[in-house]
Amino acid sequence: MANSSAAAFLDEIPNKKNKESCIINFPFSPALPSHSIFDMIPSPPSQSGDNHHQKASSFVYMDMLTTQDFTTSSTLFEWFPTNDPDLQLPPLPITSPAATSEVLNNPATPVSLSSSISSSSHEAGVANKSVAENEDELGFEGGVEEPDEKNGDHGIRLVENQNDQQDQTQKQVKPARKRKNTKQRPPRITFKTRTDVDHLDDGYRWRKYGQKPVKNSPYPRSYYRCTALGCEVKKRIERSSTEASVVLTSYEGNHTHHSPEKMRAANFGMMHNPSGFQEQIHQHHNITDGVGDGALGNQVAMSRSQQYQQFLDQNQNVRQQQQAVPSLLDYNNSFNTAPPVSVVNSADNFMDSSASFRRLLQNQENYGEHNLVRNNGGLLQDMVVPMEMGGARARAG
DNA sequence: CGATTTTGACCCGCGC
DNA sequence: GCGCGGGTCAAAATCG
Repeated sequence: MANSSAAAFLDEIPNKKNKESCIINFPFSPALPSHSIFDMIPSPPSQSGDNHHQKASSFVYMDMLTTQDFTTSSTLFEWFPTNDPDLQLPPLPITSPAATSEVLNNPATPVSLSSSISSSSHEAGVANKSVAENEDELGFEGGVEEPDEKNGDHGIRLVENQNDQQDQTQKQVKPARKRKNTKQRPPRITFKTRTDVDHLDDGYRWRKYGQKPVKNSPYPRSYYRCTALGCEVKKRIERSSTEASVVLTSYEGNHTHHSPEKMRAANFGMMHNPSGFQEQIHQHHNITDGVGDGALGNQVAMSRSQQYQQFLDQNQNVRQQQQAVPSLLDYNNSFNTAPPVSVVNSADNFMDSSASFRRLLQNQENYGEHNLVRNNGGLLQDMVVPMEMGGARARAG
């Protein structure tokens, strides 16, 4: 079953909607307490006339499988990359449907977990299958932004509907609903986590605003919105139908504020005391460090505080040369991705740090070769980032 | 009592 | 045009 699952997955992506995607290993290290996963979420594509050609939207799928230890405590804070500054950026995948399948199949594309994808570890097979299965449900059409807002539809179309269904009793009572322009969706990033906890703590506060049954799944999908004033980030959570322990968390948009968690940490002065921060994290969440798996090598062997410090240094560096250095945006563009405009959540913005991100990508490459699906102790060490790019919804209604 | 969750209804895009 | 499914709204219920 595992094999067939993996195969199915491979077939799914390229065939399903002919979308372009690629998988990049994305090792996250717990060493970066100052970042929520949002720091990695590309900003919504520019609303300006530019997106003509970017029909679509970038979509990044991140796969994070944690170990069982993670089941009792969940905070996405703990999943951040170990950086290896010595590594080089891997060659960019080519954006074509053909390339897509190739990437997926290509063992050279380092996927730990998803080396799976090609080599068929049982676990990964299952995981990837769930990915494939959820591809539609998760809205893998990605950003979905349709650049040309045809009729200037700004969400005030509801009135006409009142005529259509007046039969229904209560309905008339309700005032016309305000509807957003659904055509403009920010890119969505999905994390896959193995945990018993549905709603992972990512440092932000969320309010649930909806729940829907998922087709072919006993588990419902929940919709959350960031509670911060003016922040329109949304989050979607669902459990894999094939593997109950796998939770798919999708994020959409960028926070217009800092994570409360972050601020809290800052208040405690932990931002300047990374080791202290880590201690707290570990106390709080009882996370198994998971270090000690020889395969992980130096990166994991490096202490958290070292990693953190390293990251700070890198980031500082990067900011200074930011304009001169091709950023992730460029990287994304090479995938035909809608370029993020700005990353709001960028006090210590990870996305701003092109160098860091590159290393991160590189690390993933490295890890993949060692098949570091996860370490024995408990902490996720890798992450698959199939980037779904290019024409998401290339249809014209 | 305010904040959050629940839940049924509704809107909308898309495929047939 | 119709039906389906995803996403959202908003009143009611629940929680702290």
